[in-house]
This record gives sequence, C-alpha cells and structure tokens, in this order.
Amino acid sequence: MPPARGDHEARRADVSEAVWRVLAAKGLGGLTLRAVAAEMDASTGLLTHYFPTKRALVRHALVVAEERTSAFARRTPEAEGLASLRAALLDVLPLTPGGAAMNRVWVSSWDASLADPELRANELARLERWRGRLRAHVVSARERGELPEETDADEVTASAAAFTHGLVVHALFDPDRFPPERQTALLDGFLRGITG
Amino acid sequence: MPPARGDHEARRADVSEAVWRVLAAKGLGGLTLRAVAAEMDASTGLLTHYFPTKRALVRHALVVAEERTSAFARRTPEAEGLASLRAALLDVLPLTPGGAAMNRVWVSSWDASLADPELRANELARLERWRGRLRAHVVSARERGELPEETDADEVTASAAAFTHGLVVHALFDPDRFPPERQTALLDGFLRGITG
DNA sequence: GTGAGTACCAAACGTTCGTTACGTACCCTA
DNA sequence: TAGGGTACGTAACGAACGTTTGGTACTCAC
Repeated sequence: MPPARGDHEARRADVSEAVWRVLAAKGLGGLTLRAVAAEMDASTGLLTHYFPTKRALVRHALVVAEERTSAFARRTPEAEGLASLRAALLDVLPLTPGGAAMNRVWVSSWDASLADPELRANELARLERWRGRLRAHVVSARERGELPEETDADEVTASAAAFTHGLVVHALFDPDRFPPERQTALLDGFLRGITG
Repeated sequence: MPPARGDHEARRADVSEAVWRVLAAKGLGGLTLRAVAAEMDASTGLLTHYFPTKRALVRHALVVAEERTSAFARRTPEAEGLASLRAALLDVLPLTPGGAAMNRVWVSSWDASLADPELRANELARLERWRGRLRAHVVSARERGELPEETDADEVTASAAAFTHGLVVHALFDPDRFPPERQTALLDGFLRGITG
C-alpha cells in the first residue's frame, strides 16, 4: 500500500521533517539513514530516491534548519531600534522547547562543520548573515539615540552575537540554572551594558 | 622490535597525545581507534591494551583535554580583581594556535556531549567549575571597587562566561574576521560594559 | 492494453567501525 | 632455565553504516 502518495516536493518535506526530528533527538552525529527511515516508517531506499547521497541529505537538512530558524525568528517584526535588537536576540535563545531543539541542532552541527570544508563555509556564511541582520538593528538603535554616538556598530554587533550564542550553549547544557526568565534577565543586563 | 618501551603511564601518555592530535585535527566525530593508531604508528591492539573500550578512551581524552586547558590557563596567576577576570577570559579565547586547537576540541565535543548522558554530565560539571573560578574573580573585583556595588556576582559571571564562549565559537569559524587583537578588543569592550 | 516512467521495498554489497582472539617476543622471578 | 605476566602485532569477528541492485506496484500517455 502506497502510504498517502503525494507529489514529489511534499514527500521531500516529509523526509526533511523526519531528519529534523532525528537531529533534534540525537544530533548530527546520530543522524543515520536508518534512523531517519525508521522515524518515518520507511526504507532507506525511499531516502536515496529523494536524496542521492547522505551528503545531499545533510546539506538539505541544514538548509531546512535555517529556514525553520528564520521562520521562528520572524515572529516579531514590529519592533524598532534597540527593542528590535532585543527581540532578534530573544528569538535565538532557547526559551521554548522548539527554540532549544533548534539550538541543539546547530550546536551539534558544529562538530562536522568544523571538520568538513563545505559545511564550514556554509556555517560561516550563516553566522555572517545573522550578524548582518543584527547590525541593522544596532545601527537603527544608534540612529534613534538609544546607543552612545561613539558606538562602533561592528563591535557591538559582534559582541551581541557572541554573548547570545554563548548563552545558548550554557543554557543548553544547564537548562535548570538558565531558565527562560534568567536568560532574558541576562540579555537585558548585557543590553544595559552596551547602552552605557 | 619493541619501540622505546617505557613504563605503563608513559605509554598511556603517548596514547593521550595521539588522541589529542586526532581530536584537534578531526574533532570528536572523527576520532576512531584506527586514526589514533595510525597517528602513533601502532595497532589498535595497543590501544585496547591501555584502554579497554573506546568509551574509556574518549573519557580519558576529555580528562586530558581539561588538564591541558587548566594548565594552559594557569599561566597568569599574579593578577587580581578585574585584571584577573580579564586574564582568565583571555586564557580561554583562541588567541594562539594552541588555544584554537583546545577550543576546537571542546566545541566539537558538544555534539556527543549533548547526546550522551555521561558526557553531558561531565561537560555540565566542567562549565560549572569554570563559572565558579570566574565568580571568584568577579567577587574580588567588586570588593576592590572595580565593579558597581549593586553588581550581582552570579549574573555578571554567567554573562562573562556566555560572552567568552560565544566569542570562541565565532572566532573559531571566522578567524580572519576575529584575529587575536579584535578578540581582545571585544573582550575589553564587554568588560567596559560591566564596570558601568 | 501496452510501454515508459515514477515510487517505492527488500535485500544485499562493500566498507568501516569497535571489539576480540591468538600468537609472539620480552622481562622478571624462582 | 623454566614459567608467568606484560606488551604488543596480526587478523578476524559481528555490527552498523552508506550505497546499490532488482524487483514490484502504480500511474499516465498513446
């Protein structure tokens, strides 16, 4: 029995969904074709039908992860200036189970990303894009007088990016000591520091 | 020909050395018994002679990594107060090839550490110990009047830890954009924010 | 209704992994 | 000098992996 035969793209999305669940549960190191196949009650043959190699599957999985992350982050588009920077950083923090899963995937991908040139280049580009988006908020905040005039946008942007990603790591390993309220409080403390 | 037969502990140290080189080059995901054996021109039989399982080998490897990290960090014991906090954070940053290798190992270990309960507990304890050491410097700085009186030591400690680890990640992926001088400048900027 | 193409499953392939079994050379003690 | 423990190398084992192959069932065009 062909189970709910949809079109090609819909099926690829199903595969991506299963990949995502495996990634969130076991990390990139635990991602195997058999695990994904089991996750969607299918065979490894199905996977190779849509993705010729595991490399292609991982590549697509990380693209999906980025789409998901962007969609996740686009929930608060109304803010401006410093508030928009705060919102953008809050979007990245693991404040919800979904956010934690997201970060889990990214942090776990760093092992392979540091070892594989292609994945490394992709991750580098992703981090750059993220800093670029943050920078716009920083500039906007300075223009509105919410940051000191002498603020170096690149420096503050890099600083905020670093702070947030580091907090992600610590919160991921120590969720009890870094509940959402404390993460938020720590971020606000950081923002207080850059406003001078 | 038995190659330079030393005592048991010396040989174990040789194994640890080879493990370290493999870890620094390929990450925890690329650590295999055969890679380690090849690194020290030996057989996998030698490895199992000193470490019964791969788990034991990885466990010991991370212990060695921590010893190395601690030894690396104990180079600047003379400072006090805010200067000692700065020194402790600088010790962690990938300012040298050795420091980069160190961080590479830790970041790459996070994949397995998030998936394996035992490794996760070890990494959690390591992060806690590190924050504990940082906290002492924060308290010392506050006592010397280098930080505002109303400073919450736990909050500032967690903030500094997060900032530094995040900077580690960004510098690891983007060494060109985060050379040692900029890392130092960013850290100083962060410390400026803390001092109010 | 026949042929080509799509969408799979089941099974197997070759490789690599961690682990184990077995042999051998060495050292130390009695 | 005989015997037992230590220190390996060699080789093989079974499991798991990514990949390939061969086949079946369905769909659509002609």
